[in-house]
Amino acid sequence: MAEHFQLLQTDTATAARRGRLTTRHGAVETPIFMPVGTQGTVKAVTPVHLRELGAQIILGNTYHLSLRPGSELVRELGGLHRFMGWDGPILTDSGGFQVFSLAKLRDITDAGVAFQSHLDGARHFLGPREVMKIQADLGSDIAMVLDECPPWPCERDECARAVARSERWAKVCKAVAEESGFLAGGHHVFAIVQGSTFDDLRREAAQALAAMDFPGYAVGGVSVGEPEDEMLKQVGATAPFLPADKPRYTMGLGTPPQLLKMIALGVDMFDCVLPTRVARNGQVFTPDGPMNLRNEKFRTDPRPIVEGMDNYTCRNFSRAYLRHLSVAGEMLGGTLLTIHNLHFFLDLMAQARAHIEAGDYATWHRAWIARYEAGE
RNA sequence: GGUAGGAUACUCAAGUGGCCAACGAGGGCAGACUGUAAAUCUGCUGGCUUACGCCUUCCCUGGUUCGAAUCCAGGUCCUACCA
Repeated sequence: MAEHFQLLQTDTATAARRGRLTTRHGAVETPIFMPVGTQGTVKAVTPVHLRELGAQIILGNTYHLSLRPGSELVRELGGLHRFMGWDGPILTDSGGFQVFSLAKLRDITDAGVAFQSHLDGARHFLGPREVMKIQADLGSDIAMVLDECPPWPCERDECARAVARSERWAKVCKAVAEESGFLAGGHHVFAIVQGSTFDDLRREAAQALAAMDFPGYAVGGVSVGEPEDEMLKQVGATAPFLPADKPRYTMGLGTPPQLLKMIALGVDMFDCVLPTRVARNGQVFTPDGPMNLRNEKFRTDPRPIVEGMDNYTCRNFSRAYLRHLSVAGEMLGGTLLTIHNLHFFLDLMAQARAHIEAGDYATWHRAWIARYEAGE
């Protein structure tokens, strides 16, 4: 078993796992949800909030931070942890997905991706070496390899090319991380499995990357517009071929029921902008489904978002007040709703961990999803 | 008292003979958001309707016209200036 990842328990009725991932900035209990902090901040909340919420690890982004303020500046100021005042683990995305989502601006070759900045149109280049250098500058605890994320839907030929290119890039990223001492210094590098809807391509990619012995593995190419069934099918077609003794991470997902379903498929780590983004737009999560706090029906509602939920927002504020803040466009609304939503996701993971330990994850997660989907 | 200007939907505000149930903005209501170019975006917002459509509207009354928010007459109210 890998030194940095302990499998504490494996569920018998599902493929769910209870694990512990060790990083340079502390241990992460899995399954875990990672709040997204693209530009060196989890939008609307402070590191103090994140600590109180029990956030164990957050994301940063190579693409955004390299364009602004620049990874060398971050390095000069002590690395991303010091720069943003967060001393817990940070996983950095490589920019592969951003390049995909900025499709009109890119030019992909085997060497890397030439693209124009969305900020000022300036031309930039990101290849596997550049991506690893930037993530080293940032001081990332978990760096992601550069990958090519094909769109959905995608032709098989195009997908196969992206898979092959992603494998070549992964190999270079790994080599750079070894040569530079990045891995030896306790930083991790995770590979990313592509393959879109083609199960055999995903299996082959997973096996090829597994042979390269990365510290962790991600399922990429999901949450790119495909329906939920397709997304779960792809995760299910990938996870079994990833090394059992390494952490598994599905990138960019998902909703609360999706998270529980993917845990059952054997996934350990998740990240998603959903809870933070929708919070700023007035939506909050509850055990009985999501609700839009801006709706008129909450205008005089004196209750907290979720009765008895132990976070700053639910302990102190009524739905009526939170609705007022959100409708009025007050910044505090985004902050308080973000606190609640992140707590909701992090607490859900804590419950999942407890139920995997208790051995009743299968029945518990089905009941949880049934209630959530039934609504109020 | 005189002169000039003005009264349009919840608010502000376009429209000066038919393409007007009436531009636009705000407000209101609802929806979307999944490795964050998002404190963003979309739809609806006179009534009945899924909609075609029908009905009632642009201060009031009357008139001109095939046709009026738009033209004419009178009235009511508001604003500015002069007495």
